[in-house]
Amino acid sequence: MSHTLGIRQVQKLKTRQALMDAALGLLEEQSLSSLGLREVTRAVGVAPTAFYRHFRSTADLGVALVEAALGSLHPVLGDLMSAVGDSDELVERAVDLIARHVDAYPAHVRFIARERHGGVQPVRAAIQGQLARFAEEVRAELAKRPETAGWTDDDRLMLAGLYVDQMLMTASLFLEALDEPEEERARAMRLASRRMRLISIGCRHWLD
Amino acid sequence: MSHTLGIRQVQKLKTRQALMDAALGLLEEQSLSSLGLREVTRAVGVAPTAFYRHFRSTADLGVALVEAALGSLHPVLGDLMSAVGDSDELVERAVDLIARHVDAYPAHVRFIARERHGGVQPVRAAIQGQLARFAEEVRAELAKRPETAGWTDDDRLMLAGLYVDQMLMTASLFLEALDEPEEERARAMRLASRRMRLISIGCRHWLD
DNA sequence: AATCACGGAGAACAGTTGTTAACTGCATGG
DNA sequence: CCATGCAGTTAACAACTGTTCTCCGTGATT
Repeated sequence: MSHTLGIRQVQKLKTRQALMDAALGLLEEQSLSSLGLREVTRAVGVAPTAFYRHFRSTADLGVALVEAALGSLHPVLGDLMSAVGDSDELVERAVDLIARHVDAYPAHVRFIARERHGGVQPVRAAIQGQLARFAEEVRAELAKRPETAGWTDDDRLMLAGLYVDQMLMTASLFLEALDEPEEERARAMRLASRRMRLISIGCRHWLD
Repeated sequence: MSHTLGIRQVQKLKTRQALMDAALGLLEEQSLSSLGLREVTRAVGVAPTAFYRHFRSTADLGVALVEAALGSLHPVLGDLMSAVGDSDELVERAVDLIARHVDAYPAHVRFIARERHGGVQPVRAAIQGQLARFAEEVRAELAKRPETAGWTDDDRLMLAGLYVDQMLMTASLFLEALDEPEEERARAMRLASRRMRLISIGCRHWLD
């Protein structure tokens, strides 16, 4: 089934990845709608026209970046929530996971936070789509847990969306604290934990 | 005290306002970091160099827009929260207020949501500053209410920040539903209400 | 009434942008 | 082994950008 890729396709994928990496780097201090195609190719060290071999436009590049940043995260989220434990432990695990992810892939996180409401419609749509998938998956996991027994599926989706948004806000919070001293980062983690714990408490008393 | 402004200052303020309005319009489909100074002056019908009489750069314009979009909102928020009523009624009032505000000033709301994590550092800082002020004010109002009696001031600030973020998410949600049929808009309002009500429930049981 | 201050216009600058076209070298499939 | 497809190059295009300098008209100041 898996046809070993020829030298040529490997090279193509390599420059494609180089373009995406360079773009991510440039997007740390600007938004996608101001990212020039030449800017990207210059950073890679390749001719401007080579860009068209991989992407139709910078918007197209952006959509690919969304997939790269969020696509591989679905199984991670599934593993997190299927691991048993009371909700307080789950909160701690989630916050820790987010902190680790922000440390490992800051540029990805920044890109998503920035372009979620950014000026490029197709990219916004791609992110919204991925986040909707996340919410759906969280809802499915929520249905297995005792905390939401007797809930409407619609209410579960509401809670799932709230959690997903909260995760993004948390990630963005950690992003701002990246270069700050360890003390500040610890404060951010405690703050995020308390926020999510308050939500989980609200969840415990929802059916009153 | 109030020195009546001369003809000249009035004209200056008028073109300054025209520049800001034009920029806000252009920013509906792009982000500030890609907004050109010439683009703005062209939309107003004024020479490019006139821009410098009012703003040092587009980033400077952005900071002014932040002030225009959020500055006048502080008393509104104060009125909202000082009006007595149980928390459920407060939630309904808040959601309704946000919906009305999004209808009246969609461009302002879009701008804030977009540039909060946008690519222009001074503008991000200005928004963060305003949001911090909002959080502080909400905390002060929270301290007067019975729901947070016995709370740490730090916990009150946590809740206040959560509410402020939730208001922004709600506004952004309504923004997406602006052109959709009335039915969809009603669903968005119910969703936002449930989210905030769940938080307020969590608040009621925080001290356990 | 004469001077000044200043918002705005105009022209020009070097540098940048996206996109097209025709070309080159080489891995690949028959 | 040879012909083809295709990633990447080079050159050129008109259009656009931010910024500087010089100038103009007129409301404001004394």
